[in-house]
Amino acid sequence: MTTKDLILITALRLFSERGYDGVSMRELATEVGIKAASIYNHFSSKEDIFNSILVEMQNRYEQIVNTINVPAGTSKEAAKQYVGMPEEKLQQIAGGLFLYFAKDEFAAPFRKMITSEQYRNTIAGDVFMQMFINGALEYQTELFKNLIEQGEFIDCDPEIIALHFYAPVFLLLASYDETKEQETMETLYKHVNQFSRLYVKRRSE
Amino acid sequence: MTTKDLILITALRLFSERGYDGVSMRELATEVGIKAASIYNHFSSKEDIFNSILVEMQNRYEQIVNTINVPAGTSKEAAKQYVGMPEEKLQQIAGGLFLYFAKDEFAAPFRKMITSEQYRNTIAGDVFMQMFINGALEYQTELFKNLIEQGEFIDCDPEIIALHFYAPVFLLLASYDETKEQETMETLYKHVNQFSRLYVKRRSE
DNA sequence: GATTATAGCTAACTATCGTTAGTTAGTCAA
DNA sequence: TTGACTAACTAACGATAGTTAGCTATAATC
Repeated sequence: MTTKDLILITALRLFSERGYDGVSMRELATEVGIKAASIYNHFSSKEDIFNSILVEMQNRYEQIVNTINVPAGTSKEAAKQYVGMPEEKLQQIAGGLFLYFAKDEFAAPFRKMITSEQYRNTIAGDVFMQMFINGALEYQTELFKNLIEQGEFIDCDPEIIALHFYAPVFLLLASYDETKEQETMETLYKHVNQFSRLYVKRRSE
Repeated sequence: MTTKDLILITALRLFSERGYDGVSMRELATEVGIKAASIYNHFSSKEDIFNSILVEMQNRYEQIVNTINVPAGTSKEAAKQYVGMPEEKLQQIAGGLFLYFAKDEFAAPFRKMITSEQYRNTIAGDVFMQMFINGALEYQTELFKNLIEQGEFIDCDPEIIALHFYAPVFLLLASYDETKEQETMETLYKHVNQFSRLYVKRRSE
């Protein structure tokens, strides 16, 4: 790993633990194993480090979204692939998204950092909203809309369905603690199970 | 309002906007209309201000919980009072809780501040969890448990019901923006409406 | 009227902040 | 071998942090 990458990921970890203002260039440098002034060989300023973290996360996020929601093509075509197996697929979406933001070495501290900085920094606020609220809700609204049209889901406001599916994931993420991983995952799966029992049309058997 | 109270509420507002570390005693003093050194006539340190905010919120929170969830007595007795009018009452709980933490002059900035500081400050983290996650979930779990026993709600895991009821409120709070109040309130009520459609047993009419 | 307490002030302390200048050792290409 | 580049370093800059000491004016108390 290059020194630049090491600075970036160390800064992310420290920012997530103590906040942007709570981490000095000297602390960061010490943690990396160099002197504060040397950081400026890699980044032009402290803010530059922060912005680079944002850019790095944006790139990784695009990758993971494509990885988790494998079904390619338009959302209509994507929805077809869920027909007949909504619960497993929903489990996969919820679990994948959750584990990524709860445990990934980059995404987990990023979520904490951006949560902490959302009110202090306009860009952080926008990223928080887009990544953890609107982005997730919009995608899932579209998904459920198609599942309703295809008769897989009972007919009601897809925005509310998306809210009912995603909000518990969001809350469990916000309250996630490594020491209670198993318990949290069980709750998550119970939620998805209950969710599909409520919203997925019973199959004629 | 005494100077001490003014310092407290001004500090809360500034902390919620720029974070604890992002607000200097001089800025706070200027905003209050005095000099930084004068603050020490009222508080022993910056941290003392922070802790005083926590104590003040704890007091106000107890009051509001009692105000919103009016039914007194044990939770079993409380649940009886919901019989036959679950949707209106749920609407009241969700709406009351939501509006309080979204718009109250103390609770709204407090929620932002504590959200920002939760990972940096152990006490703030505990307060966040207790006030916005566990406290709400535990109370509602108990409530729904009783509503199930009394045959008002369909029979399933009360913890999951509580999660399904509260998580959307939590998410809407986290994404609350004054400029979209009406839209958010509509979504909130749609959620409650849909929630009771799914969980409240149909009354024989 | 004298005394005490309250609550503001100025000035200054030490510590630390982000950042810059200038230096040095190592690497690699011409 | 030289020269350019990289990435570390030491030292220091001005600004600002939280806080303290000591002063003053007003209000309350004896």
